[in-house]
Amino acid sequence: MTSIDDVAKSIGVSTATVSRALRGLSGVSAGTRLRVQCAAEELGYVPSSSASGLASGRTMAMGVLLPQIDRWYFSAVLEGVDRQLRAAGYDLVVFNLGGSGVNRQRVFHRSILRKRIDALLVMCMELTDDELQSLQAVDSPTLVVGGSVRGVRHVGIDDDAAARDAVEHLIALGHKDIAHLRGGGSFGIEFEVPRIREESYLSTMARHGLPVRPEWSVFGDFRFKRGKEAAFTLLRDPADRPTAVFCSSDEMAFGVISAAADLGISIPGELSVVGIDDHEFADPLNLTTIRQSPEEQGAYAADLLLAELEGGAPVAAPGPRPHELIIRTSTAPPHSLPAK
Amino acid sequence: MTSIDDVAKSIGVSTATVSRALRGLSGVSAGTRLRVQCAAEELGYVPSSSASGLASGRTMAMGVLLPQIDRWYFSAVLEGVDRQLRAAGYDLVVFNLGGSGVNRQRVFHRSILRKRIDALLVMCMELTDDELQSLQAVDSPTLVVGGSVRGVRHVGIDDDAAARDAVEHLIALGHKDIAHLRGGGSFGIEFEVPRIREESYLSTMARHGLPVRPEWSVFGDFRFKRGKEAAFTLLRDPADRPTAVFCSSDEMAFGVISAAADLGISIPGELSVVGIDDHEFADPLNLTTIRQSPEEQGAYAADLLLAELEGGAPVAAPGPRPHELIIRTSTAPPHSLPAK
DNA sequence: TTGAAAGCGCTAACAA
DNA sequence: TTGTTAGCGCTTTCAA
Repeated sequence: MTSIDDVAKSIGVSTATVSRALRGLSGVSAGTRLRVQCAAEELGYVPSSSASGLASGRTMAMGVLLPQIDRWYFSAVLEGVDRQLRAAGYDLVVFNLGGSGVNRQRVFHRSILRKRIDALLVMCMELTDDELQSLQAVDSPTLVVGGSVRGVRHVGIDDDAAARDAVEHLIALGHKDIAHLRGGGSFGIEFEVPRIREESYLSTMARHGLPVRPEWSVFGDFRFKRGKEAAFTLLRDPADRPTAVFCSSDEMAFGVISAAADLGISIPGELSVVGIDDHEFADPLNLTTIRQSPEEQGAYAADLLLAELEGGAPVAAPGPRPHELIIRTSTAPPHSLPAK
Repeated sequence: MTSIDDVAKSIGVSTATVSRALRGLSGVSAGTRLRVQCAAEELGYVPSSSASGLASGRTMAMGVLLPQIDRWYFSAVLEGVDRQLRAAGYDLVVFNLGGSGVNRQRVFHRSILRKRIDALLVMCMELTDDELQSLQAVDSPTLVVGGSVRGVRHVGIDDDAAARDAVEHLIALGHKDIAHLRGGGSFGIEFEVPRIREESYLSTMARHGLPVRPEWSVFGDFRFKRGKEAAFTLLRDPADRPTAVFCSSDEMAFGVISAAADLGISIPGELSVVGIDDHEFADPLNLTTIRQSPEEQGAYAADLLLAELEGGAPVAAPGPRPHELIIRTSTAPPHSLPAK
């Protein structure tokens, strides 16, 4: 592996000059810089991140801590984070807690604090007190994405408003019998978010004087399969079922749509469905939903962190990221005629 | 930040001893090791990865190069890779090419070769000759996951056999009019895979003496939306449409199912659908499919690389990973009565 | 079983 | 504008 010395010697300058030239620092003559760049290119020189990390104290990498990678929200946030990191010349290190267990400990104690990264982004999830303390102890800038975690600033949508907008859309259409398919924590993911959305559903219903039946507030886990199962329960009695379902995630809404299809219930004629997310499948499935952009949230959070690394002042309380009601054809006034 | 020196001084041993004790090397007395471990714990010492990386030449990190993070296959592979890395004490660095453009170059030249990682896993995708050369130039162990890339060994299923199994399942049921919804390269993802599956479809049909109509071999991009659009075209004429569709991905198969629902075509009564993947949604949607496990593939590939890093001999040509026909209720003999 | 000491390849003062 | 020279915090011979 060619080192900075090789480059320096090959054109008879010092390693300091090579370093300066290659990093674009001022104080290097144009001519020298060019010669250095050519020599580096020629020799195939690439700086060692370990060496520069050790010497400068900056690794040029950002970490993302998450409970799982292959879920719509998390992987989309990663995409947004990564886009900004790439543009800023940073690398992305992913710390996946992957459920619970011993490894979870190890990740915290071995990986995160190991000076492999300059800043850390934490995906919204349930954390133990120990873990929270470890996070606070990290001296690098830290930020939570996607929902609040006790005492740490976070970037995300206003979940209360988002749920309210969804429910009020149904109410405005004339629905009164509105069920809620709520999210919930399989192994502790996003424990705050489902709660906030549930409360928002309840208070919005109350504000409009609409009754809420306990059996119409159903647990799901944000995902398709459980959403579909829950929908079967919710919709099984033709004589006594809601005219609309508010789902705390699009994936669960897809489950409702699929269950309705199996049961021969027409949407939106006999049932309106609204979700939250604007998942990739929402458009082709004509799902009315509250759009949020995890990518944008990730990008925004990464920018915040990046700015701090460049010496900017930390933003103590980032404002909520935008959400938007996207009306498609899965919602209509109750008992409306089939679209055909 | 407490350093190894602090630990060493605190109990009056040398830094070498601390290093040895903490890494579990032999040649340290049990008593000393215990004292070191306690002292380290006490002081909250965590080794710096930059420093140990520089000194030892090993970063204890593995890189994954991919064209996109938030796609079913890629994020699932990441999950599998990460699981093994976690167990082995390695960190995961994600290099996302994110489409094309200048950044793509930068990722290759700045990040990958930068000694940030000990080994590299490349997700199956289209690469330029330059990029391929850069890869070959990396002296760390490298492996492709998911489909062959010119001249680099890879881990993945036998795509030819997988497609054949799917088509023969339909043929065994008595179908003769079988369409193929093929994948294809939006920005060059998996360029070999869709081709192999298409060829397998064609040759299997030919082997059974079944005709293939050009208009029944339709392009998709592996995804739901395009799959649904393509299905509308394929199925629009009730008098002249296939009795079965083989889809090169489950997501496209979901599109077919959704299109069929919109068109009032019953599955499997009037149309059989088979996919490839066994996506999370396949079970609740009752999709017959060829199961593959990207997680397992990722884990297997990571293990291979890890073994090489431990000094094992490189496996020149890993065998194909398993796939399996999962029969659900989206396939049945042609013109069978509705399941009800 | 332990310690001393020489780097690993780079950055950043400080000098020139 | 450029060079000299200490380190950064570890690992790893080599000696004891």
